[in-house]
Amino acid sequence: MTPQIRKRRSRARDFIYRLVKSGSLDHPTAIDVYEVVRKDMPHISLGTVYRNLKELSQESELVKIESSDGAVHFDHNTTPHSHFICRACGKVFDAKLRNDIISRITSFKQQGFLIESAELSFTGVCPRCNKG
Amino acid sequence: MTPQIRKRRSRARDFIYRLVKSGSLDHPTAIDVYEVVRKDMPHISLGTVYRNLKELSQESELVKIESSDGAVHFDHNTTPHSHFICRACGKVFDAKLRNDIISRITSFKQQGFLIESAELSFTGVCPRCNKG
DNA sequence: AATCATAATAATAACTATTATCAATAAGAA
DNA sequence: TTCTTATTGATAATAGTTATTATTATGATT
Repeated sequence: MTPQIRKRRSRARDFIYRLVKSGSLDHPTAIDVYEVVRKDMPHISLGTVYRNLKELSQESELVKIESSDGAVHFDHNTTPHSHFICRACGKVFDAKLRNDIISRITSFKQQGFLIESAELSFTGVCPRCNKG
Repeated sequence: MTPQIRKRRSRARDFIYRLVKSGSLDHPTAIDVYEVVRKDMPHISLGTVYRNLKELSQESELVKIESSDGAVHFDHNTTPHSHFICRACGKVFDAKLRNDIISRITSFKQQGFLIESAELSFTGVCPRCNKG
């Protein structure tokens, strides 16, 4: 018979998935997720959070955001969009991705590049931090 | 009298600056730079390389590239352009930045965001790796 | 040229984010 | 319920980077 290849849905994995997918955490890092998850699952290991976030982004359920603050952030929104990262408060803002970027991607493809992800990030100071 | 605020140009700093600015290293990491510099300055410390690369990018002499391979890369080309990062070989490719992106930046500015840098990166597999 | 103040360095420790290890646990098929 | 093995918790290890500090060297001043 066919071997079992389906991924098991463990309690921890399910919790992490639903938590991040809910969008309540606003571009969280692994630590951010860990801090929230452990309120309901005090026994959970940080490694488990890292592993599941990694796997979920590899399965395209989440998007990895490389920010310049040294930590990886995750985005529940997997539709194409860009980010603005404030270097003062570290907050990640969303911005819509317009069609002109899509045409750029087409150009890359024609040159033989296999594009798997695209990330457009702006860094600077957000309006709130710019006031203070 | 006025205190001395001018940055001293040390031998190491000068060497690192000129090496990276020459463009011969193709988006090097701190380790890449270290390996080359130590051929001429065997006594140089890795920390010195990190510190100078960091300072040079803070002074906008170099551009920091956050790649998904875990290491920070540096670009001697400070003019606006985007990158394609191969997840198979890690190589960073350059691509021109077109005017449509510039208009996006203008839009951000009108909302009160102070943009200091922009990074557009594509990740996937480059033509050479895609063949093998 | 000698002196001086201090920026920059070398060597290394410390730190942070992340991944690997592995025995124990638990998901879910049989 | 039993069984197989994916997943976990706990922890060690790793990688990249930053901090520490005594020492060195830059370059201004004498």
